Amino acid sequence: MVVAAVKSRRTASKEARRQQLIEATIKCISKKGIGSTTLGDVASEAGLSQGIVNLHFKSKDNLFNETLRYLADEYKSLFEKTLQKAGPGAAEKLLALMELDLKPSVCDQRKLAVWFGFWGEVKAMPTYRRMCNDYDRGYDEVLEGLCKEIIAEGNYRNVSARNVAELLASLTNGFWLSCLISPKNWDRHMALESVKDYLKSVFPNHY
Amino acid sequence: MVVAAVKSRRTASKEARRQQLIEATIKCISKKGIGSTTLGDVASEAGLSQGIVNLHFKSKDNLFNETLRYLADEYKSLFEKTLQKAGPGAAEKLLALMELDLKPSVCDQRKLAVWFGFWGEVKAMPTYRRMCNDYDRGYDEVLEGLCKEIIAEGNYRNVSARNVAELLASLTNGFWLSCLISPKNWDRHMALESVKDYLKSVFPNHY
DNA sequence: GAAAAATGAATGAATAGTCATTCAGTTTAT
DNA sequence: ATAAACTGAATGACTATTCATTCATTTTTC
Repeated sequence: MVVAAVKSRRTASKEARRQQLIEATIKCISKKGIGSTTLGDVASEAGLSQGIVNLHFKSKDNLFNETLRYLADEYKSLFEKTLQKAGPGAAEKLLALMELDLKPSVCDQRKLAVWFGFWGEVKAMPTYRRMCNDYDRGYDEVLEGLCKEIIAEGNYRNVSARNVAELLASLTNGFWLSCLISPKNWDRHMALESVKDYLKSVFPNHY
Repeated sequence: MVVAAVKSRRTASKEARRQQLIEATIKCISKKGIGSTTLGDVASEAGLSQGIVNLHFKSKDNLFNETLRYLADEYKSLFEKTLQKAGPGAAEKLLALMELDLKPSVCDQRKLAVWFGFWGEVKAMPTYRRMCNDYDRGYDEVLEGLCKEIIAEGNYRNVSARNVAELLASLTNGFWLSCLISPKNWDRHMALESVKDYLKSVFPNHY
C-alpha cells in the first residue's frame, strides 16, 4: 500500500523519499553487506535513478549515518515505551526490556545485519563509535538502576547490580549475533528461557 | 627480531611472506576497517610493494579468507589445548574455557576488529558464514557436553545443558563486542567475575 | 673457487573496472 | 510559468590486478 502510494507519484515529499531510501539501504546492506552496497544498488532497490541518493542525502557517508541513526532512534523509542508501560515493579520492567530485545521486530535479520555491519566498521568511522557508545551507555544505566532497585527490594547479598546489568546487555548482543550468523540453529524462545532462568537464579525472590 | 630477519633478506620463504601479509592485514583491518583496507595499505604495512598480495594470495578475497582462517585456527588450537590441559573435572574445564575467552590474547582489540568486520560482511560472503558456523557449532557442542556432565554430577534439576551452553557462548560474544566498541568502559576482570557469579548460581555445588 | 646460468621473489608502472558524485536536461506539481 | 523533484549520462577518483623488468640467491660449470 505504502509502496503503491509512493510509486504512483513520480515526485514525493522530501521526507517520504528519505525514508524510502533509508529502507532500501537497510535491505541492501542486509543482502550484500556494507562493503559491497553501492549507491546504484540502493537507488535501484528503491526503484529510482542513479543520482537520487546524492540529491536527498548529500553523500554516501551521510546516507549510512542517517540509516544508523534511524535504527538507533527506532530502538530507543521502543525501549522507552517498554520501560514506561511495563511495571510497576523494577523486576517486571527488567523482564519486559529483556523480552523486547528478543521480539521478532528487534531480532530482525535485516536490521541486525546493519547493526553488525556498522560495528564491524566502527574502527574506521569514529562517528558510529560515538553514537553507539552514547546509546549503549544510557541503556546500561537504566538496567543497572533497575537491578539496584531489585537488589534493595530483595535484600540480595553478594550481587553486583553493575555486573548483572553488563551481563544482560552483553547477553543480548551475543544473542543478536547468533541470530544473525546462525538463524537456523538459534531460537529466540529458548534464548528468552535462558534469560529467565538466569534472572531466576540471581533474583530468586522476584522471578 | 623476526622482523629484522624478514626485512634483511630481500626474498623470504613463501610461508614467511604469507604470514607477514596476514599479520599486516589484521593490523590494517583493525585500523581502518574491512571496507577501507586496500591491497596498497596491506603492502605498505608489510613494507613491501604494490603487487605483493596478488603474488602470494591470488586475490584480495583470498587474502581475506586466509586471514579469517588463520584467526579461526589460532583460536581453535587454544581451545583444544585448554580443554585438554584443564581438568580433570568438567567444571574445571568449563571454567578454563570461559577464562580463555577473557584472556588478553583472545580479547585482543586487533583480532576482535577483524572478527566483527567479517561478521558484519557475513551476508555478502557465504564462505565466512559457513566457516563461522562450523567452528561455532563445534564449540557449542563441547560446552553443552561439559554442562551435561556437570548436571549429572550435581543432580541439578530444571537446568538445561543446552540453554546454559548457549547462554555462555552468547555471553562471550557479547563481551567481545563490548571490548571492541567501548574498551574504556569494559573490563575483562569484571566480565570474568560475572561469568563466575553466573556459574555459581546455576551450578552451586560446583563453583 | 670463481664465473656463468638459472631460478623465482619482488617491484612498480600500466591497465581495466568500479563507483561516488555532478550536472544539464526532463518531468511533474502548483 | 515557475519551482521543485528527478533522471541518467558523463566525470573523475580510486584501486584490484597484471606483467615486464629487476634483483638476490642458488646451482651449475669449468
